[in-house]
Amino acid sequence: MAKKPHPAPGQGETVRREIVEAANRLFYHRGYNQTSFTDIAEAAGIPRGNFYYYFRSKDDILGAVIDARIERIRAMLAEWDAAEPDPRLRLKRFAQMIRGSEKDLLRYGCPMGSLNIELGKAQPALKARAKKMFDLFIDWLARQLAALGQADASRLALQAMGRVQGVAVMTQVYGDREFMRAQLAEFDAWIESLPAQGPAK
Amino acid sequence: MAKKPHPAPGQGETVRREIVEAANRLFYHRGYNQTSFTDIAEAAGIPRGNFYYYFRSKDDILGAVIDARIERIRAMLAEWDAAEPDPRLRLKRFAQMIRGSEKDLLRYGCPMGSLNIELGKAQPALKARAKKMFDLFIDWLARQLAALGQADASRLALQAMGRVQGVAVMTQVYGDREFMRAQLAEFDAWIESLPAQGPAK
DNA sequence: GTCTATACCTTGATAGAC
DNA sequence: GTCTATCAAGGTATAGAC
Repeated sequence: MAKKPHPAPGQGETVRREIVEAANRLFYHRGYNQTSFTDIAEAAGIPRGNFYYYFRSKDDILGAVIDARIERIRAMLAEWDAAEPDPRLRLKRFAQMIRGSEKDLLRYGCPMGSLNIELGKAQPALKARAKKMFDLFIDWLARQLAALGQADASRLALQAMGRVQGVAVMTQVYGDREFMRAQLAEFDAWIESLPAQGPAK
Repeated sequence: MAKKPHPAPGQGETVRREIVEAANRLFYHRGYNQTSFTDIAEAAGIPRGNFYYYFRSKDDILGAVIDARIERIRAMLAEWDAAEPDPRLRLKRFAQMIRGSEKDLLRYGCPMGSLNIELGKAQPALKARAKKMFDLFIDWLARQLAALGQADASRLALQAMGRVQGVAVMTQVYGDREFMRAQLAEFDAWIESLPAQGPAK
């Protein structure tokens, strides 16, 4: 349920959400440090000074944005888990989700990767919060790989995420959608190549 | 030899180089947009206003930084080519160079990747210049792979660079040097796995 | 050629009227 | 609860004294 914001939940709750939503988009499209309060205010349709009723600082907004992203990721992973019992097919959904973001990836890169890279350079406190988005995926990937009987599932999960991140970087740098598609096809092939031997069951 | 700066080459040339060197470090360590003129002036040991004698704008400094990096990359690749005729061993030097940057990669990520990602979001003109650093490596990688008889050398070069970029991202996000070393070992293994069949010779 | 002083704008943040 | 007016600080860039 996340930490409670200082405005009492009730009236301003929808305004707060709109601010977070606008900030979320802008942080992704321009980067955190390159997004100003003015930008967010315009996008959210509220006056500039009105911010500090909902958030006490810019970092605070980023925190809310990260929390919102985390909630969304959590919900998505839970949905995959609920809808699909086969870990291999779950992994394929992961690849499919990336395909669905093709357009954004070409323009803005990976929202998790680019944010972590930006914050990792000189804002370690914020970067630590942003890392949690990765943790969710890594843990989930490791669970699926473990369910497929992979021994070093955690390391393999890191490796798989690294592969995806590499594709995201090259995709943004070269704007090459064909490359991206080919790489994701190889990723699918890798998933299929994993031996099917669940441990318990 | 790059474009001539407006100060006549001669006296201020070493000052100019010092500015570029300081900016180069700072752009890498903090990011381009997060680096101010004040930062650069302090690092270079010159007064703030003195900049505009050497550069007409901040973008102009970035241009000079990119040019300097390109020159350095070019020299490095030429050195590898001169010192080592075997394309396979050249590729190993590439991997070795990355190992040598371990400490910086953990803290700041890849200097080319992070800069391209930052500029790619909303500064397309600058990003286009930064991309040229990648072009050098991609072309060089493609040449080595072609020399090894690889059919789709260009695509394979992109893939190899993507792999490295993915490792760089995950390395910075998780600060895991063991992961990085293991991934580079796999990269070495991949190089060795390439069949040895030069076309001409 | 080198440096000081400063203009002008935008930033994140606050105070207080409504 | 909502918004206007404004702040101090820091940003890039310029003018002009030495």
